[in-house]
Amino acid sequence: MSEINVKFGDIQRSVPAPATVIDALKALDRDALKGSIAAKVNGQEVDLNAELTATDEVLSIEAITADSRDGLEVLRHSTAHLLAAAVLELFPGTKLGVGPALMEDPRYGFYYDVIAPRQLTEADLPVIEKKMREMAKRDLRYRRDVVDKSAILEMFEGRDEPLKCELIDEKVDGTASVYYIDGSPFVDFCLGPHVQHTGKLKAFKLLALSGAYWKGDAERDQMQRIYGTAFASQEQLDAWLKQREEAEKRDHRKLGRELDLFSIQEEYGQGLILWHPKGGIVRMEMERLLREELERRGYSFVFTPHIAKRELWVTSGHEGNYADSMYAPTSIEDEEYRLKPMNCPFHIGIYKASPKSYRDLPQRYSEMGTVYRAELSGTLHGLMRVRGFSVDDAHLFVRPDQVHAEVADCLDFAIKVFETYGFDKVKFELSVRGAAENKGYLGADEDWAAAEDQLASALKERGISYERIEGEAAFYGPKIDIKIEDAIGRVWQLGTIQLDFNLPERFELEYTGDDNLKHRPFMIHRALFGSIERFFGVLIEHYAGAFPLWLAPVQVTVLPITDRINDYADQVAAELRNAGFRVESNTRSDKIGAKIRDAQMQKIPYMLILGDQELENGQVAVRERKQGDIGAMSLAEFKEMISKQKAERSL
RNA sequence: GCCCAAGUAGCUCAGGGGUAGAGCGCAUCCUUGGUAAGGAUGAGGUCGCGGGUUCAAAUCCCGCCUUGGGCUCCA
Repeated sequence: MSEINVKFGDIQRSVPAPATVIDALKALDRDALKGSIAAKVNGQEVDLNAELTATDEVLSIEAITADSRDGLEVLRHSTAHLLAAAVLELFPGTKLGVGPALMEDPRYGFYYDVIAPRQLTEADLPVIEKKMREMAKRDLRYRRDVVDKSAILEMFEGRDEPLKCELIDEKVDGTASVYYIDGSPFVDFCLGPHVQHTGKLKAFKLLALSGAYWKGDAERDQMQRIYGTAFASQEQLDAWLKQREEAEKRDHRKLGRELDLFSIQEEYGQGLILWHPKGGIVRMEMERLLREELERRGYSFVFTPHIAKRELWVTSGHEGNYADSMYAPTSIEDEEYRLKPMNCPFHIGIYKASPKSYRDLPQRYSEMGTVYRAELSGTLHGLMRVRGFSVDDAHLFVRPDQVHAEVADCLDFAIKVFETYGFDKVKFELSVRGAAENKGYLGADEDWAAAEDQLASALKERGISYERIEGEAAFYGPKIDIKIEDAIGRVWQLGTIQLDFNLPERFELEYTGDDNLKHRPFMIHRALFGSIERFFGVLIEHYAGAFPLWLAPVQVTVLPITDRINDYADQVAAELRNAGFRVESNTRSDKIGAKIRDAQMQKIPYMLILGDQELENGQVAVRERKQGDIGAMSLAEFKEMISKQKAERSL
């Protein structure tokens, strides 16, 4: 066949064989090549210089442009290869792992895992980046080849790349696609596509160096991971860097110090939070909101100790499955005790304290339960990952026919709370048992199926979009997880709603049914904030420290212009305090500009500026932290305005 | 826990083999000024901890601790 039929949108042409994608695109549309870095042929991504194979059918060709998502992925993936090539040039003998583009992670655009002949340090990054730029300028070609499995294995064995060989052995069946960057020592086992040559890569930057385990397995070799990002243009890269800088200003650790909310001090221990008075106020308000909802929804309040006998943790299974995360036992009069990592066994104790009838269910026990977990030091992170924290925990003991309604109410509860805080990017995940391996999962298949069904239908009824995740369920039952992003896009788990078939079994929980027989209740573990520390961290970043009035540690600050006004200022402050507001008055001998600046930096919602005029008219001049001066009004009017905001918890 | 980096005043940071610096904050005094920084003076530091090298270490070397970015793990 000497002709190949191709189409591009509505246009259809024939090009003489042999032809590459470029030839076809040129023939089809003179502009199509502009901005393209790769293409799709019948939906399959290929390089621009890929040969077209002539068939009877018409090949549908689409251009992948640098500014599309697919294009960006090609760009980033190609840049990862350029990175590896530069490392190989600078450090001959470097072994390569994998180097994908990252499209979902807002922090980075790509990485490459390497084992260099010596440990790389951050000081090497600028050197490697410089080499990449040099190589980019030389327009080195990305060249694809297809070879037999034996040939590719031989090639990588020859290069002494055992990890690559392992990967190839697992993934290749028959033939494999390899990529070269001509004029560099780089070869990789890769499907592509890539840009035509390194000159297409213009806007990239290396960002970080870290350790990473081969295949994510802590037992395997530790490699060094070099992170970077790439964009279609320098402007986009600059904008991204600027935005990242802005996001870093919202870091809860930085704001926590500046706003005097909390601290973590070396002398007290890693991952242990000291809540300062201003953080304490926010926490009280968070708990107040919760308590109101808990009461409304028929929960009861319980309180339980921080330690329990070791045998209890054997019964609960924590000694078997969770001991690594628990603090070591401590002995009292020959009896061993352990600090609690979870609250569940205690709530079970309360349930078991007296026999239950089906009429008593559901029982809903809630508690701000403080737990301690011996997390690895490298995982600790401000308020987000700590070793001692309080969970807004609740355990619901329910009959099988009540599961659905209770889960639904938990979801409503969660939605209500998240709406109040103004979170819009909440993610729900339904974690279910993996289809493939049944290992470790407790309970009968029909229980799992029914439970998943209950969770899924509750989500659907609420119109909540969620992601179903296989194999992420707890070993004792499926769950719904609630997740949210921090300022720089890291995702943190907050709430969780989990069904549990296991603990009721282990603790032999029962209730008497209407048939006068013993039945086993289901247990629902649920937390909405997850950890109040983590939730606080997320809140700080969400508001960038500017808490809405109802949460703000200081709601109003009174700023007299001269010392003459100090008495009036104290009087105004006292009146607001009596009305239940958190007020400060700044009677220092600073100029009004300095007092305002201070208040702005403390992100106090309202400033009352008082001078001779206000004293004379019995008014207050109101400045709102975002709008600025909103004019003078009577104190009564101001009080009414903020009372309304407080009552409505407005944002 | 593992890889890389960093720890100097309350905070942000400069300096660097020969007895410690700035700005902000804090204290006192002067100033009483209408919507994001008025002025002066002063108090604050075993330069993370321990060891080594050296006549001399905050500075160089080693170990540890803590923090930061990741990996694994997880609320």
